Amino acid sequence: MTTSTSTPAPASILLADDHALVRRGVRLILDAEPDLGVVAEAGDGAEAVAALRTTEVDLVVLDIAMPRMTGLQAAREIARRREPPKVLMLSMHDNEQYFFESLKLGASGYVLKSVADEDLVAACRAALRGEAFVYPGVMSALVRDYLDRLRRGETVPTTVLTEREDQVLKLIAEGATSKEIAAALTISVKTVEKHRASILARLGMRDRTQLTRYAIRAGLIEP
Amino acid sequence: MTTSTSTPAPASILLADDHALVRRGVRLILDAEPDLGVVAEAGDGAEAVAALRTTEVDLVVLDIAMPRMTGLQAAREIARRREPPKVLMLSMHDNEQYFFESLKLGASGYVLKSVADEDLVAACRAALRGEAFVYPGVMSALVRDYLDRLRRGETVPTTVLTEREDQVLKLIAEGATSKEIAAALTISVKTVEKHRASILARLGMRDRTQLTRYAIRAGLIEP
DNA sequence: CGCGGTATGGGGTCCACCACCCATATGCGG
DNA sequence: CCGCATATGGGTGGTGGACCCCATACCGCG
Repeated sequence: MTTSTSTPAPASILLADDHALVRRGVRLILDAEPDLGVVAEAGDGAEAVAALRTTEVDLVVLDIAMPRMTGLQAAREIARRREPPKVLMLSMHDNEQYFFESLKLGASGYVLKSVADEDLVAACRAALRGEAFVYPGVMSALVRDYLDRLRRGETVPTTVLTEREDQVLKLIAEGATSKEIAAALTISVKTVEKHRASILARLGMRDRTQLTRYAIRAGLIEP
Repeated sequence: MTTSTSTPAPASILLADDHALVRRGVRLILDAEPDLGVVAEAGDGAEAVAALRTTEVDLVVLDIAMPRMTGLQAAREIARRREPPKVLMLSMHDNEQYFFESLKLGASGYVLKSVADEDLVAACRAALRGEAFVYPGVMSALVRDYLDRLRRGETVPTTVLTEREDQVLKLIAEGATSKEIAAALTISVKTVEKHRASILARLGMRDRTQLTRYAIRAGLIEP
């Protein structure tokens, strides 16, 4: 039942955002394009990763700030797969640090939620073609430099925090005590305290309240 | 050019959200309903208030977290008008404090961005009819009590915090220790601790990290 | 005038936080 | 292979946070 004009199958998209309303809106925008189609949704990073085990998609659109598992953590997981789909990060903030993190984790694009819908569509298409799409608003000199280095194959330092430290930081900022964090990650309280000390030292901060503000600024958690 | 079946003019809606993508999605959802129509958009609270000076609308849908002027501040301004439109708050968080603030400021409804689109439509219609719509997820015993009191015309204290407590909260959230706060306000450390305890009790929170997040949400400090 | 709320200050207790010290295992790159 | 970073776990001790007790003083309201 194909029409005479050849219509290739639209690119399949997994959409992950913790707000159903946002998912609905983005889906309406993407489904309106003939070459794009949302085939699955996820409410957090863990759901997104789980969905990929049963559903093959061409592109994953990931919100960064999500409960349980952030978009960054999900991107890390997704990049470990044999044939990873393209990944487009969707962020509330034009925070340079998480932009770098996203690129390092293999994301193909990074767009802000403040963009117009045509830009989102363009970003999806660019990501599907394998091009790096960056919303102009975040294209600073730093970013250009970073992309140049990537092209030359140089290793880029911007590690900031390790994966484990990110997890601990998120829980600290959400108000969890060391004991609760230890239980959540099934490690000892001492190890949690060690991670916290490392984070504090690396970020040059003194206590949890500053870490909380940092995590919010970085978009790691919701205010 | 009216059709034979009488179609009353759809309710006019002003939509305020700082993310163009979210505005687009919500507009698609609302415009799909024959009795609802978005006639204006705003990217922050100040724009929303300004738009109301030139455009009469039946309902204003306000995101709470917006730059320059938050949805709460905008709701306060809107309520001061002679014939204020209905106001529906759109929030990322099921935070009771926000919810109470919204009701106190005259908002007719409060829905979370995690709701489905049908719920958003239902909330808009309820607000237009003058009914209080509350997304079930935030309907706690506290909320019921509050609404009951409002119905009886009782004055509700909800000032939340005293002036002194606000000062202390601000300093706590900025990362100051009790000793530093005591020095800044020229009072004793014990008094600072007493204030902190009062704030924690009144907001139902446990520690400083939660206070930090609250202060950021309330716009008391910058992230 | 008493009563409640606010602001002030002090006492003590318990525990979490934070800063040092230490160790072992793993994996990666020069 | 050797060092370095990461992740794990432990010990020790100081400080501050969180939660009790107590009191005094002021101010406004019924």
